[in-house]
Amino acid sequence: MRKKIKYEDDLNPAQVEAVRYHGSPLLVLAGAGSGKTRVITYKIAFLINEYGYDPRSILAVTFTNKASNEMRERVNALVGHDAGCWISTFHSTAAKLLRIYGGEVGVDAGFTIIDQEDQTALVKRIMRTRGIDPEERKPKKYVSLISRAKDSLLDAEDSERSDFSTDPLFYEIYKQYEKLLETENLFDFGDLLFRLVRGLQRSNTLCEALKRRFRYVLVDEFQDTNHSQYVLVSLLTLPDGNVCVVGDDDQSIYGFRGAKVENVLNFKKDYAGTKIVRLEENYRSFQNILTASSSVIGNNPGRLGKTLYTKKQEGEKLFFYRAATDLGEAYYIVREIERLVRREGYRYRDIAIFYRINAQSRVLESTFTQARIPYTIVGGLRFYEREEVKDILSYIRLLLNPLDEIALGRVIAKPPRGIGSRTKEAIIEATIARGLPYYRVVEKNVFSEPRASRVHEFLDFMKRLTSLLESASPQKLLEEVYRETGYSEWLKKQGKEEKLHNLEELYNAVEEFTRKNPAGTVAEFIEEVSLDQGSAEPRPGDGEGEGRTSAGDRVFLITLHNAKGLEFPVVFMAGMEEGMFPHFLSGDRPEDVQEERRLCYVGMTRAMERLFLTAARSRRLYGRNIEREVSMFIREVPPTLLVSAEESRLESPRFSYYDGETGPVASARFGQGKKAVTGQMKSSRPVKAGLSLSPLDIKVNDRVVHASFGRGTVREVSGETALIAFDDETVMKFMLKYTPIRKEGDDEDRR
DNA sequence: CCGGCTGGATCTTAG
DNA sequence: ATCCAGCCGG
Repeated sequence: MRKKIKYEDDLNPAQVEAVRYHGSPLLVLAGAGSGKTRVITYKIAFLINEYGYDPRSILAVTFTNKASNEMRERVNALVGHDAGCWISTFHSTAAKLLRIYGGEVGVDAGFTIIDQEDQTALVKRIMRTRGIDPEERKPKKYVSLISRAKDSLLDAEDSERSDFSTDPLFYEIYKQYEKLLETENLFDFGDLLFRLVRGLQRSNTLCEALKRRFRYVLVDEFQDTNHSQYVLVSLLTLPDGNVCVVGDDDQSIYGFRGAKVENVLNFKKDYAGTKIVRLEENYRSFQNILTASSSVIGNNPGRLGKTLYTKKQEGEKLFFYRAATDLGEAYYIVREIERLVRREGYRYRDIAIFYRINAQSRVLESTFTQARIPYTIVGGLRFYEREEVKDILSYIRLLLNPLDEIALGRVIAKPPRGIGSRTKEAIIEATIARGLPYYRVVEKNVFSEPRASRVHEFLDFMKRLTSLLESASPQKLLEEVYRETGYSEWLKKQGKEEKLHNLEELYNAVEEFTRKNPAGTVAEFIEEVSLDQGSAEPRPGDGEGEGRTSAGDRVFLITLHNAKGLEFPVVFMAGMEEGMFPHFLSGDRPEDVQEERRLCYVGMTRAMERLFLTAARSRRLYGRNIEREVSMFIREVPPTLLVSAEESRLESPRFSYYDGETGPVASARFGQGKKAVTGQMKSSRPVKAGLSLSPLDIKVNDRVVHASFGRGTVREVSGETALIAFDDETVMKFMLKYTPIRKEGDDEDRR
């Protein structure tokens, strides 16, 4: 059964050291692309195979379900069978432990997990009932403050004592919020960790029991842990110190949700005898990309500091393109993608476009659709956050927990059933005031007709559904919810095909769940989806599947945050503008800018072979055109590693590659036969950009050839720059010094 | 009670 | 551009 693993062959010396090390706490500082996941998985295998750990006594925590699934698969593949380690996210680890042991520390294991939208609804209600104007004081702000307080292990009283906020209203709202959650047995995300940690702090018995259960703990992405997560790990691993944390202070990008880079720095203070191993060989990126990203991150002070190196080739320079508008930026990306795919042998799926905010995907999506470039959006609006899906889940939540006033408020008048806001409020208020299930409240509330019969109709079908909870399969229950509540019918009547389709998807998800857990209950299904907010399904982005591309061959559109942990041969980072990135709302304190810079670093280090940075001089945002300067991060890339071009302000780009009917149409640029323009095939060394031009002899009206843009005519020359009109009517201004351009007819100019 | 309309404000990242 | 709250006619 045991598989022989050749640690020395599969790993470099630093990795081997990290894998073998045992005996004191271990901190692995793993640079980008240095084989971090590999180390963790091999280490788990090593603990089992060489140190004789019972796999079930190993706890490995990650931040995303995706990461933990991947880790589990890789561990199981390594050891050759389902090892049975506890590999999970922080949040589901906490939830599972609370369900099992909650009783010992006064937690009712039947709690329902609420998300941010629910939290906001609750805070809004609190503000409304207290007559606080939701205009001046933003509910979202309070939700965020409450979450941060919980991350810091502060309840309402604690936070008041410690002057957590300067806003006295915050404490009132927090207290009220807590009271509501308590009576309704609702847990927000922060509660999962908060309540578990509190429980462990209060019950030494439980703490000891868990320590016996988990003999070795590993934490991935340690730089993203918040205070409560750090304390949880401490409680489980101090003073024995059977712990390995892996992280990279340069990739800490979740400060806004409470992550503290300092946890990495504090680790060796809190854990006596900590061994530190640095993984500094990067296996991902070409030299130029690595150098450029190191240079950018080098502007952050107070880093632990790693010196990444690679044995890979230099690769091409980074390319920076500043378009006149966001649309021009999208066109440019399309042109480059087409070129990379047709001429450099890349596939669509080798290419990813990163952006800072989700709103940026719009213009990219529509441009890609026009250009018939197949794409997939990673992340975005999550499946379980969609209105109709959440409505249905709320019905089920309410069946499971009749005190769940948030779910009640969501569904009681949806679809419309003659219950208006007054009736709705009356029921909810009474539910809250008395802490009774909604149906009991209604019994005691005498409504006059016709309200009474409407309400009773609601109660009747809810009662029927409740009776199915025990007896029916999850699928059956779901079907009945669709039917009894009239939800499907309502959608159908309105012709909401998309939403109906999503309900089908939900049904499939339940089926899938029961297939995997034959004895699974609806409650367990709800728990699973609450914790795995799952990603959006891939949206079809190609021109209605003409079969041009295989299903999986699509470019990826991803936010920078979602890009963490991924890698792509070709990366475009769009929106490299001041205000956009660094984003103006992220704040302008130095530490805010530093976090944005780390985000930039994360993005750049995802690229393996080619990295394009793009910006728009003017961008349409919220119906306004905003002019923006080039991002400071662009200036932080060594100029010698960056080829820059700027779209002319004078002429807007014309999009000439497609006729919209028959698919791609050869453009002037691409119509010159293979290898016409440059020798830049994949993996061959690029034209030495800086050398190919003697800045010199370029005059107005000269015919020139550009490595990427093809042939064109020089329109203007001024000092270091030249304005060139390409044959496809793109007009761009170049810094001659950095531009891979030469005169037409010069050597190597094949036809 | 419902749904459509208007006008005003928005305005990040995410488990 | 899009979302949401509040208003109004059916």
